[in-house]
Formats: sequence, structure tokens, C-alpha cells
Amino acid sequence: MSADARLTRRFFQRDPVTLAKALLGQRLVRADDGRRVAGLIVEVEAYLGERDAAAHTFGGRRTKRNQAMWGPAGHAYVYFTYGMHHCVNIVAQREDVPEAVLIRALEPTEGLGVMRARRAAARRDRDLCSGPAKLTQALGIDLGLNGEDLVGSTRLFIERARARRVPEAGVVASPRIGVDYAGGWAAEPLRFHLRDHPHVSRP
DNA sequence: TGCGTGATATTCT
DNA sequence: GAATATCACGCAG
Repeated sequence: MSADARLTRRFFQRDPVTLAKALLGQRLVRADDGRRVAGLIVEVEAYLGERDAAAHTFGGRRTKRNQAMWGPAGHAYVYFTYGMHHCVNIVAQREDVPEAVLIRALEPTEGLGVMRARRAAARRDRDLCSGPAKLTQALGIDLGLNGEDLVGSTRLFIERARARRVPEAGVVASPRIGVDYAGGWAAEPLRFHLRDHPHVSRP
């Protein structure tokens, strides 16, 4: 895959709902020692920043942990949660507008041997990346990649794997997972996944 | 279905 | 400073 397949800054400088849908079908690549481990994005969630009670930046919270969300578009926001899991988000919009897209599931396409080695618990290949913490484990993404600029990085980036957006009919919108604490925001249809895709975290 | 696990944000002294 | 409540989850069972 040539380098010019990589998504550019402009691609990320959009509202997180538009960006979330545009990311479906694109390829998330982790390059490590020249070895590629990658998958197609099949499930995402949009986090709408200061006004979104489910977002880490709700109400304008600005902390050391979430500072990547406040930075420019196209950077990674990686955080650690539940005492054992990492999750990766793609920062949207522009500097000082702390909105992002959480990557929830991938269809593994490259480096499956590495993924299987890292995820001994996965009994089938569809268990390798079908969840936000599973895919970070499979791709070797941790806090060392927090704030990474996906536009210029040699370690983590996104390649264009489809020229056009997935048709609306091929995308299912539903409430986000695990945000019941967020009041009315918990019900907003801000999770998007490819319809009938076997690698989503849940149907 | 219920835990484990530990960083972080928040709320105290 | 220190205590504590919370948490964008995964796995065993």
C-alpha cells in the first residue's frame, strides 16, 4: 500500500458524527519494526465534546489525561480504563474543540499472526478486534501512542481503503455502549457500525 | 451473570 | 496531600 493512501489532516477536521461515518471502512494501521498490523474500521462512536455528558471533556473538563482531545484533529487520544484496558479515539474538529471518535471494532486484515499471539484469549479471529479494548491489545496500542499525530506518524495511522462513504443504508446508528450515566445523552444514536458485519462488538 | 483491576477525577482534610 | 468513587470493558462461568 503506497504512502499516499494515508488520510490527510483535512479528513479529520470535521464534526465527530460526520467523521465517525467517514471512518467506517477505512484501514487503521499499526506499524511496529516495519511490521504492519491492521484492520478495517467497522464500528465507531462519536463523542461531542463539552456539551456531551458521555465525553471525557464534558463541561469543558481539561485534564492531563484528556489533553489530546483538546489538540488538533488527526491525533490519537489513548486512555486507560477499568484498571486493565486501553481505548483509542481519533481527535476531530480543530484545536480547543475537544471532540473525538472512539474506534470500537475492526475487521482484521494484516498481521493476524501477531494479533493472535497478543490475544491468546481470542478463540476465533472474530474475537481479535471486536471491542475497543480488544483492538488496542491486538494492535499493541497503549499510552505510548497517546497524542500521536496520525497524519505524520510512522507508528500509527489510517489509510483510505474505500473512496466513497458507506451508503446510509449500510450503516446502523444506535446508542453508545456503556454510557448509561450520561442522562439523555446515553440514548443519542451516536454509535455507528456496518450493517450485519460479523466483526462488530455486538449487533 | 458477576467480578478484576488501577489510573483518574473529585472531594475531603 | 490523602481518601474514595467511578469507569468509552473483557472474561470466566
